[in-house]
Amino acid sequence: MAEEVRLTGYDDVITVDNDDERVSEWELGLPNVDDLTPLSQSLMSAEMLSAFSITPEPYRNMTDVNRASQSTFSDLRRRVAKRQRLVWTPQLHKRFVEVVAHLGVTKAVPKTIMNLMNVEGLSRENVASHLQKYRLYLKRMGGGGGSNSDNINANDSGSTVPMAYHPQMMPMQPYQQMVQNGGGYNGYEGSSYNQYNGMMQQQRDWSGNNNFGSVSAYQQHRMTNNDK
DNA sequence: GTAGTAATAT
DNA sequence: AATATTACTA
Repeated sequence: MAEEVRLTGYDDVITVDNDDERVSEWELGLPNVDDLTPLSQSLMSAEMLSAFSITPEPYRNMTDVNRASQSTFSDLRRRVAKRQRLVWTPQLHKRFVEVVAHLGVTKAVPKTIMNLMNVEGLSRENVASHLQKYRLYLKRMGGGGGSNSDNINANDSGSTVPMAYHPQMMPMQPYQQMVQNGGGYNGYEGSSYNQYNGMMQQQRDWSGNNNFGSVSAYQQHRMTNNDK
């Protein structure tokens, strides 16, 4: 009779797709953390377990249970609020690189970068994540003699100068306003109350169809780079 | 509590 | 691989 309690893998249990509300409702009904009792005691004696060749589950202490519970919660949260992944379009990345270059290595930290980029809806986390990646890229390029070229720009049939960012670009005028999101983008920070029935399923996208080639070194690197 | 970074997770 | 989320630290 005892049904197994599954701490993960609700995928086949929940069908959210169209009505998230049911999930929210259901979520409210979930037991409080304090109600969750550590499953630290086996209900069967050792004899019985061995007699039936039952492998006892590993003990769960309070921490385990909490962790599992938390995991479940965040799982649900993710489901209910389908956040969009930010896409770093060449335009966005370009701006990012410019700003980072403009600040020094010392001052190029997420919050500052984010402020200077001044892009609507761009979060500090977004920038931090991208920055982490970017630093890795820089490290590879810089460190250990990248055999090929640390400065590759042999590309584009365009008219693009190798990205010599202009040292005196202090002003850094506002960017935004080109969010391809027809209507208006809603930051997804915080509240989960999105009572929009309209279109906001679209991926966030800054693809202004810009034909700048200046960022290509970065991209080129990712495509060409198979060194160690 | 805030922010930056490294480590993980999706 | 790209981006997000968490964990740790200051």
